[in-house]
Amino acid sequence: MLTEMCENYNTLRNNLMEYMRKNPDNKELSPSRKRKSESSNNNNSNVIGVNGNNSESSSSDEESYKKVPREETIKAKVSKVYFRTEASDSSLIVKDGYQWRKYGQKVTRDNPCPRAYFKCSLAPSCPVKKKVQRSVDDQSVLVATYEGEHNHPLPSQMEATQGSNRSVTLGSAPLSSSAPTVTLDWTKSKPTNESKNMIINPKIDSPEVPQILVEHMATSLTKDPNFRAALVAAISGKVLHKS
DNA sequence: CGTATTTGACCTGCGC
DNA sequence: GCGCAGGTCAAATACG
Repeated sequence: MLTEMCENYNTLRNNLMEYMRKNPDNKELSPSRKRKSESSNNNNSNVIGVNGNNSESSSSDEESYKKVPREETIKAKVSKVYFRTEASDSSLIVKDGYQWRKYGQKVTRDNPCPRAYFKCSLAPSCPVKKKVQRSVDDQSVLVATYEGEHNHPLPSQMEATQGSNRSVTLGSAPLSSSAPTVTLDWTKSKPTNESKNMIINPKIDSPEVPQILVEHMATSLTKDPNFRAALVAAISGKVLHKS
C-alpha cells in the first residue's frame, strides 16, 4: 500500500510538473509568496509522513519557485506529529517524553484554536522548540510541530532500556539523527476504548484511515522478521554511535 | 518561596 | 514606509 501510495504521489507530482512547464503563466497553481501559503506548503511536504526530512527531499522542487531558500529552513529540522486526544480536552499538552516549558500562546488566522509555543526545559541549552495546535479539521487531533534537534538524551530512554517494557521508543537519537522522535505505546495489542486515548497516533494527514487498518499495518510490521531485524540494527547502531 | 503558566506588549519578516 | 501576522519576551499570576 505504501509503495502504491508513493507511486501515485510521484505520478501526480510528475503530472503537476508537466502541467506547470506547459502553463508557466498560470498563477493559480503557483504558490503564493504570502506567509499563509508558505505554511500550507509545509503541510504538503509532511503529507507523506511525520518525518520532516521529506521537506528536504522536496526542496529541489521548491527551488524553482523560491529564489533562495532561507538558511533556517535548511538547518532547522522541522517535523510534524499528530496526537489524538479527547475532543473535550482543551489542554494543549502533548506527552512525548520530553519536558517542555510553555513560553507563549497565539491565535493564528487560519485556525481559531490557539497555538501554544514550548521550549525544551530538560536542558537549558537545548534549542528544540515545539508548537502545538488543534487541527482545523478534527478538533480531537493535536498537531505538534517540532523545530530543531535535542542535544540531550530522552529521559525515558533509560527506563526503556532497563527492562521496563512499558514503551518502546522509535526514531531518533537526539544527538545524531535528523529524524523526528515518534513515541508509540506498544503495550496493548488490542486497544480498548480506554486505551485509544492513551495511544499517540502519528497520522499521515488522513483522519479517515480506519483504526482497524492502522492496527493491521502495525501488526504486520511487528510480525515481519525483516522489519524487526532492521529495527534492531537501527537501534543498536544508534547506541553504538552514541557510545 | 520557587517554579510554571498566562497574556499583553513588543519584535521581526514579508508583501504591498 | 506601513500594515499584517507569526513568534518571543517578561511581568503578573497561579500553583504546589
